[in-house]
Amino acid sequence: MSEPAGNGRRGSEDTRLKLIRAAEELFSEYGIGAVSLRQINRHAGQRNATALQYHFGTRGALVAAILARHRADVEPRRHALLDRFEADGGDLRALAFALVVPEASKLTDRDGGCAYLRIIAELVQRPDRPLDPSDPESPQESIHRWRRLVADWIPELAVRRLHRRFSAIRILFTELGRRAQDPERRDHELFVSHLVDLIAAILAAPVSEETERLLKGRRRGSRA
Amino acid sequence: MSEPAGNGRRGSEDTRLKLIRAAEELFSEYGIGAVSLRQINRHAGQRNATALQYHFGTRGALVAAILARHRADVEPRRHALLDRFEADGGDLRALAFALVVPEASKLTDRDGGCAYLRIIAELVQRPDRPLDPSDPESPQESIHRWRRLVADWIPELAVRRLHRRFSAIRILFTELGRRAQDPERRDHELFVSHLVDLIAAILAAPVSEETERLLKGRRRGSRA
DNA sequence: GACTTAATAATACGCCTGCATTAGAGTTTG
DNA sequence: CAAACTCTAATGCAGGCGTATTATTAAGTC
Repeated sequence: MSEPAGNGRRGSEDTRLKLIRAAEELFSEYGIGAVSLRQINRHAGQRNATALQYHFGTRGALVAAILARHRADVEPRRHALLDRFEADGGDLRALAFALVVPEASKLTDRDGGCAYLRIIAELVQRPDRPLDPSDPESPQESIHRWRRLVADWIPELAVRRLHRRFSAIRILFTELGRRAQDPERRDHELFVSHLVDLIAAILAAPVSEETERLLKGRRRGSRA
Repeated sequence: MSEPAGNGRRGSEDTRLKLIRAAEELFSEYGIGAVSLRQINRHAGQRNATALQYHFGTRGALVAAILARHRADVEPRRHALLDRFEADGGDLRALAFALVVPEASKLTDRDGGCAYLRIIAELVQRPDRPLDPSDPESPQESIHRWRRLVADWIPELAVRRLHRRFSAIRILFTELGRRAQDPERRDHELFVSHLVDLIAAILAAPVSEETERLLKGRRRGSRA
């Protein structure tokens, strides 16, 4: 955390981190596509205009670096919670807890945690265009493990036809992104606990008669 | 819908609409802040670079025009559903229905409906920066009427302390924005019906013991 | 038909953009 | 020491940006 940060070259890691932090701030505030690379350089205190290009190359790689940095915190936490779940047994709320809490802890992370959450919230809704950050979710990540585990706790049709787990994940990041946007976040524990309640309620949402009818009878398809 | 579109001056309304449609497409695809005004002009077939400025002035005003255009469709539908709800009586699902269906009908609207939904989804999460579209929600809109009505159907604490109605609205637009992004949208009725189920489940989500404890006892606030 | 106004077009300004190229500090390694 | 390497810096380029200014065209009004 002091000056040369260790690895040998002058301030390489240091500069890299400055760039990442600058990008976090600007991306989260203005949107990923609405910030120029030069802006990021400037905001990082880099007098040079090429530093970003040198260290990351493209905007997409920079986004990927931001995500990787924070996921290094989130992943082990979720894996630990899922380990505990598998060992001790638990209910649906315990699973919702394992989904929510590791990401929600980023709300209290002073080092770009909220920026990360807002960036993720944008990516959840726009995973397509100028990014291809190689992928927002690669295999063997904890969230896939969570998806597999939760499949046993909700109706098969809700998994296969209604994609409810994906809704839960999207909603999680949307709500966290919104919360991260709020400058004053009082009642943190209450917020998190309630978010767990919401996610659990979504996963366990009863299928209404009308939905069930539509699921079964494929014949009718008149209008909206 | 033919050429001069009515009002007198040459092709004013016509050009205005072309610009709006072009902006809808580009905003929804790349993000509101990531599209230049010149791009929009070009995409609208305007050889001139000033048309947009002439008709709208700022980017924010353009966004507001897009929203206004589509809300003209949505608002009466929701008001009608709420009228029916108040006249006939109804349950929580009927209220969720009134929230969801008018917006969801934009999914089948060929004239920019999906673009509108994706733009709204962005605004829901980034109502701040370069926009100030005078406001995403002004009084006496149907969504406020909905908020007032639904307050009687969910626990008072869920309204006052947990802001659950706002979560429901955010989640609605997030899920619709995601759906609007999908080029092939099969099972439209099923999707909408399930979304109504989800929103109803969110509104009716039980408050867990832990959340209740946090709601009551304010004394404890150790850590996340 | 002259006058006013609405709408489109054309062009020019200065600034910023991404990107390529080159040079120059400072370390590491042989 | 000197060569190799890593990183930062500086500058230039062609193009895009938002915006201001002005001209042109067409319709409405008296």
